[in-house]
Amino acid sequence: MRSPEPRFARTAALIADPSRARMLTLLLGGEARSAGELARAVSITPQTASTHLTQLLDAGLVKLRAQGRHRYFTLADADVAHMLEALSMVAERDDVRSRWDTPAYKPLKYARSCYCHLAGELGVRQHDALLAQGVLVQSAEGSFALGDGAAQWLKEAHFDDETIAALQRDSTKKRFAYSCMDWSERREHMAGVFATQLLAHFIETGWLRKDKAGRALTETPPGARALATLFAT
Amino acid sequence: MRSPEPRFARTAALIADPSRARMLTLLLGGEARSAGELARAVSITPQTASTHLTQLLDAGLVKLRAQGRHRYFTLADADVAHMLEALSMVAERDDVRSRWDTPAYKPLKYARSCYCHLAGELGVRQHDALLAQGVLVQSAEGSFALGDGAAQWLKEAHFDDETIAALQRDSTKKRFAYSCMDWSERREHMAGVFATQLLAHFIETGWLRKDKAGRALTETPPGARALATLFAT
DNA sequence: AACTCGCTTCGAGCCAGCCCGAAGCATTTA
DNA sequence: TAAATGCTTCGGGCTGGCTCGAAGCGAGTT
Repeated sequence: MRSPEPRFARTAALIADPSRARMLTLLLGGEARSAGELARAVSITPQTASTHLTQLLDAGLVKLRAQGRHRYFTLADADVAHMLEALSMVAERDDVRSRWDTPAYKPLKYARSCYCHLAGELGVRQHDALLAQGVLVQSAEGSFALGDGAAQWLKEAHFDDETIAALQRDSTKKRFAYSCMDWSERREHMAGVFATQLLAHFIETGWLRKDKAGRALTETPPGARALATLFAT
Repeated sequence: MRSPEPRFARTAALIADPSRARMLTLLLGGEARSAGELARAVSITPQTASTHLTQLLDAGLVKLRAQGRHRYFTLADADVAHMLEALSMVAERDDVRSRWDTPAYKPLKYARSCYCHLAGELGVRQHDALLAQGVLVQSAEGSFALGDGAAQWLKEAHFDDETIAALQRDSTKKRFAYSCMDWSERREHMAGVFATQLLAHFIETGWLRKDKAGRALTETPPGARALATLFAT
């Protein structure tokens, strides 16, 4: 008769602790952080941070890459990022307008990295442009593959031929590109390995710059020019 | 320097408690439940349930409708439902296959109500069919509006003319229909007021039946026949 | 009015789990 | 080899918050 305890309660408990929540927020930027770095960032001792990180690891919320005597952590995958964004959406919606329009939130609303793809206003514009220009076309099972306009667009985005070819090959794979809800915009933006590659590329070419210690992204002047045409609808 | 405690930590804490989590799971079915009913369902005393429910209410996770000496609770809105599904997605993915193929989960995987629209395998089929048959067409900003095939399809689904006309009018509104990720299928299904109306209609006509005290939906024999053609791709 | 029913508020008990000091292990540097 | 650095494990203190008994309150019932 009595319903069993839902699994997600355990997951929620992991996120509920302020220290762990702050760590996860940092990791939402997409970059790997060492255990000590995380400990310092949230003002707790290394040993406390260590216990937190083992818990997150056991639950599969973060991934670990050991390197020498350092241990680098990242979010496990995009599902975790989406979960955190969904939580934020509910947590901060009381006064969505007032909150998101706060100066401090402005950059986040405009462009941010969600795990490792582009979100925010710019993310929505990217999503719409990719579809409008035929770079991506809906494939049968709800995800997207590269379309006729892809090669041309990627060339304009300064991708080299080799990378373009590689992308074309991967284009049919399962999680290549799919759209998901953007919580600040209440619109869809693009996720998947393709979106991840795009963001990495935009940062590499210096068109977007990562806010240190934050998730916010800013356009550089050349980036603003380049993206204006690339994201045209 | 020290980052502030993320808002979502507080929200996660609300979900982290087993009793509250069980209540929320019950409410995920979409139906209103009284305070006492919820207390009994999760095996706690009414006074404990009361404190939990005030907390959920204050945080805006549930809505309240007082009626006589009863107090009926429902989930606040679809955002809350999506948050819970996103949490479940992460919480249960370790062994998605083995878990979902358990006899107990089978019905849930096939069809369930997510807040108040259709999810699960049947939800995905509905999503695909609505698009394939031109009942819905993607509108500019990532949501969907009724298309050319709509009137015909709705008539076949035994909607009366008045309701069809009303739907046509609402079709342009913001949250009329949009797709969102189904966590058991990892595919998209349809949400929004249109999807909500569809599910309500299917239950009303006796094509789908709600599992009592659960979120699972089962097809009645006439329902199976009707939906087979309606959801054909 | 008196009684029942559904729910809430108050007070106190209790426990899970966060936290840090101390100690230990592995890797890198001197 | 010895010392420093990054991280983990162990042990014990402490507290937030879940829980229930008792009592109270308003709405319906007799």
